[in-house]
Amino acid sequence: MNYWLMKSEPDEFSIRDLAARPQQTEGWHGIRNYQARNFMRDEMKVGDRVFFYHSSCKVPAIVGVAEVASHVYPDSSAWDPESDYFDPKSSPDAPRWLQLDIRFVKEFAKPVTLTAIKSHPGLADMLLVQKGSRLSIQPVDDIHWKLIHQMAGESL
DNA sequence: GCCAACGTTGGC
DNA sequence: GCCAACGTTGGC
Repeated sequence: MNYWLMKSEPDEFSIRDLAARPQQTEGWHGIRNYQARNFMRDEMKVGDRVFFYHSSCKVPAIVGVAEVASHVYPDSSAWDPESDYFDPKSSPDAPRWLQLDIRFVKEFAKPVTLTAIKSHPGLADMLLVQKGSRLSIQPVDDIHWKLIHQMAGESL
């Protein structure tokens, strides 16, 4: 099993929004970056665990855990002209963008803030804190997965 | 709102 | 295939 981190702006879609969805599951649409898409397509497996990260907000932080709940399938928002994620180069015949389903697992009582992550020596090589790392989906090392659970006071 | 660091686009 | 211009991300 692999571990991942997925970013979301809480003003757009927070971990509580995920928990409130039917089956606590949401199609993770809107990914428009090839590297992130390829992770979903090639490496993410049903059952993989995911850190849910709140970005572009007052206190950026890992706020909980979700899991991969489906394989990839076409992201239909790409061919919806009304959608913020519309991409004229994608079509039902030749889908350029993909999504998969993410299911809520738990919300941390104590989120692990970006500040805390940056100040912990054991997390210095985490992708999230590498300079210029803007990937909205990124792999997480086992060691970092465990350490962040410890910092959150959560069991694995 | 600023801006550094990227990714994408398109002319050549 | 190069690279300048442009758009986006995301912390601060």
